[in-house]
This record gives sequence, C-alpha cells and structure tokens, in this order.
Amino acid sequence: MKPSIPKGTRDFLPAQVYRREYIFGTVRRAFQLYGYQPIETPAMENLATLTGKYGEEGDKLLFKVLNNGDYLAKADQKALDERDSNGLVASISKRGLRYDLTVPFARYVVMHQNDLSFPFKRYAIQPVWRADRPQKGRYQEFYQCDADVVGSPSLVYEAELVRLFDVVFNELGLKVVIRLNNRKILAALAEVAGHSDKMMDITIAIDKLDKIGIEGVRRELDKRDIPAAAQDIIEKFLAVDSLDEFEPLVADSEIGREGLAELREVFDFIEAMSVTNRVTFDVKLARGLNYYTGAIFEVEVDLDAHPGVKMGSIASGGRYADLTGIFGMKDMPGVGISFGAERIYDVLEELELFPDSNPAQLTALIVCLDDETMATGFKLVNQLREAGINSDLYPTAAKLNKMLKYANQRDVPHVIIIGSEEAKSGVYSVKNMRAGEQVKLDLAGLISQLQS
RNA sequence: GUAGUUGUAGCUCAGUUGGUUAGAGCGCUGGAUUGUGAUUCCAGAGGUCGCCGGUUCGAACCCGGUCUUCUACCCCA
Repeated sequence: MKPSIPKGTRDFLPAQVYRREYIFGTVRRAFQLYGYQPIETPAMENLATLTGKYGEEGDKLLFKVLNNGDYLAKADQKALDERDSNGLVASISKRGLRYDLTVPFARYVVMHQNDLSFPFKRYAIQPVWRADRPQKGRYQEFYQCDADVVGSPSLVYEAELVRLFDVVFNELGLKVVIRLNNRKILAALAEVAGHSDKMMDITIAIDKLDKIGIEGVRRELDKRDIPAAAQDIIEKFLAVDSLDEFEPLVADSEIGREGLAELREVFDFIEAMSVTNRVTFDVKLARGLNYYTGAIFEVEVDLDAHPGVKMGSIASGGRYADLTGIFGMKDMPGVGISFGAERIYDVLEELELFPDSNPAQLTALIVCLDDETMATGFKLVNQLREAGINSDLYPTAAKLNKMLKYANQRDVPHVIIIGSEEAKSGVYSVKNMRAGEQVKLDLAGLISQLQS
C-alpha cells in the first residue's frame, strides 16, 4: 500500500525536531523559572469530560474514539434507524482526544485536589487534536504549551502571565503585541447596549473589526438582530483606545466598573515590572469566550517589527472564575495562557529566527579505510563519546569518497580518517569539512580540539 | 460544515486540440579517481500520472466520485 498520514498531521525530520525542541525548551525554562510545575494528562479523555466545554463549534471539532468490540450491537437503535449521528455518538464512543490542555487540567485538579496545594501552578506541553480544516498555521494535531494557576483570584497572576509572554518571545527573538481585555467589559458593552442576552453575538461581530471595518461589523450585527440604536452604542465603545476614555461609558454598569478596575490593576502591575513588548488594551478582543470570565489575552506578531507576517494569534489565555465547577469543585478560580507551538514555529521559520547551533549535532564522524582498522575506529568513537563529544562511526570500511559524502550530508564538521598508518601510530587524520583542511592529532589533541 | 484550489520520478516542476515508448533540473547509484566531500565529466536506475469509476478506437489530459494540499468563510493555536 501507499504510505500516508492523516489529514492535518505531519512527520518531522530531525532538523525540524531540533527546532521544535528549541521552542519547547525555551518555553519550559521560562515556565519553570516562574514556578510552574509540569504535569501530564492522557491523550484520551472520557468524551463526557470534553463535550459541552467548547461551545457548539467545539463539539463538532472533537475527535471521538470509536468503542472497541462489537460497538454496533450496543448502539442506540433509534439514533441508528434515524441516521442521527449526534444522537448515536454517546452509544458508540465513550472516549475522545483532548481538544486543549485546560479542560483536562480542570478535571485533573478536581481529581487530585487532595494532593495539590493551592494556588497550584502547573505547565503542560502536549499535543491536542481538533478536527478542523487544515490551513496556514492550522493543523489537526498540534502542540500547546500551557501555564495555568488555579486557586487564587489575585490579579498579580494576570500580570505574571503577561510577563511570561514577554520573556518567552524575547528569548525567541520575536517582537509581539500582547492584547488585553476583560470579559466583564464585554458584558458591560452588551448590557449598556441593552442586549445582555446577545453578548456572544456582539463580541463575535466586533472581533472582526480589523478585518471587515465598522460597516462590516454593523452588517454582522444586523445579521444577528442587533438594532441600530444598540449598534451606535457599540460603535462608541469601539472608538475607545484607552482605559480613561472608557470610564464614562461603563459608569452605569456595575460589571463594567468591575472590569475596568480589574484592567487598571493589571496594567498597574504590568507597569511595575519591565515588559519590552507592547501591551495594549483592546476592547475588540473577544477570543476564548467559552469559559473565560475575567481577563482575556491574545498575542500576535508585531507587524511593525516583522512586516508581512500573516499568522493569527500565536498565544492566548484568560481567566476563568469557575472551571472546576462542572466537575464538582466550587470556588476554584484560575487563569492561564497557552503558546501555540506550531504557529510560533512557522513564524520563526519564516523570519529565519531559529539559531544555527544544534546541541544534538554530530561533532565528529570516524571513517575506517579497511576492515583491519575498524577495531581502532570503534575504540576511538567510544573514547570520544566518553569525553562528551557527539560522535559516530561509519559502520563498514568503504570508499573514502562515499564516506565523506555521507559526512557531508550529515553536516558533520570533523571527519577522522583511520587507515593502517593512523591505526599503528595512534595519530589520526582529522579533516575539517568546513575549511577543507586536514591535520594530524593524537587522542588527547583530538579531544581538546573537538571539545572547544 | 460552505466555496474554491492542488496532486505527474526521492524533491521542484514541464507535459501542445485526447494520439507511438510521459520529460527536465536537482538528488540517487556506478565510473573517470583502490586515501579525500560539497565544484567537473560520462553512464545508469527510478513513474499503478493520488485513488476508484465513466466517456472514447485511444485518457496524465474530458466527466463523476473519493482522498490529499493550500486558501477564503465559520471558528480557532
């Protein structure tokens, strides 16, 4: 059969894995520096854990795992007869692939609450799966790097997480814009416009402002049955770009005043520390509405510093007052962020921001010219390895031409050639593949040369 | 889920109105060169033309379906 992999998934070549590891390593170091501890959860969750947590769209994008055994025998007969796929799912699938790392984390916190001390700060770097149509920066299997803290309502964490965005992207050499909003502001907007019940519709529409302009937003609002009077009020909100200007607009809304106060506090904390990337308040920002209740974060590439990069958000996050409630644990507020590793990879590659150095790169390849010298080569390669030098031995005596070509393809900077003369004297020919020069060195000289 | 797009050698791609044996560059293998690569020269191998079906005397080419790629929408990392 012809080999293939599922839609939206990828294989990675060694060079790509090194680069991915560079991103994961950078994020992991930052997470640990800020006191987050690693956890892991299974790729599969019980489907009931996942369904209903990501909205209607999210449910459609969940990968369901077919039950083993004679699953049709136990299927819901009525749903089967009616060809009702949605009704059938519960009876033929009890598991699903995780859709993000936050919901499994909530489940984890509830299950392990006695083993954790709160506030509990955890990070996780694991793949998630979504049955979405693949596109640029969009895959069906992709990694997220999450840091969350649960068990404290303190807004210092909002600021801390903003700082985490800042240090990670600095480390990666990427200039970003960190956008900040608060879901309470969005609630106030809906309330002041007289349509608290249509907050979702309103936020989805205004989120598109940059893309479709104010007229486009109004058309969206029309489509969602928001009257013109309300649209005028919404337009006023959209014209605001500082918190102070915002104050009169939400003066009559309790939740609005609350949201504004929270944002101010967060910005005060942010100002008290050094953040090098731009952090902006953005009333349009409406992502992640499914369980967020307070702060909303989103990070995008700074187009002033990196013009022409077309990639949506590369990291995001927010606060959820009560994510664990649905799993039976009350009063457990949390706030967290997520780095989209795949998108960050694509951007770093496009901008050529990956470092050249590669810690896994082979330093030396030993090649032997005849069978009699293989033993010497095998001994030498292990001596080099004991000295901490990444090295390998060409497994058979072959034509030097062929072996050098192989070294070239593996991008090895040094080739150690062992012929009968070298084996006898213990002085090896060392060819520098970059410069093309060749010198003779004994074991000690070789080790000190290659370690530098 | 809606609309469009892509698929030909390992890779990047040509391929005429449907017509003999489907090509190129790069890569690969061997040789020129039995101890010197990435630059030279010569030779060679390598293809169910994504898959299934249809139209036709004849299909890489036309039609239908399907999978995949990329893109817009929806939504999102």
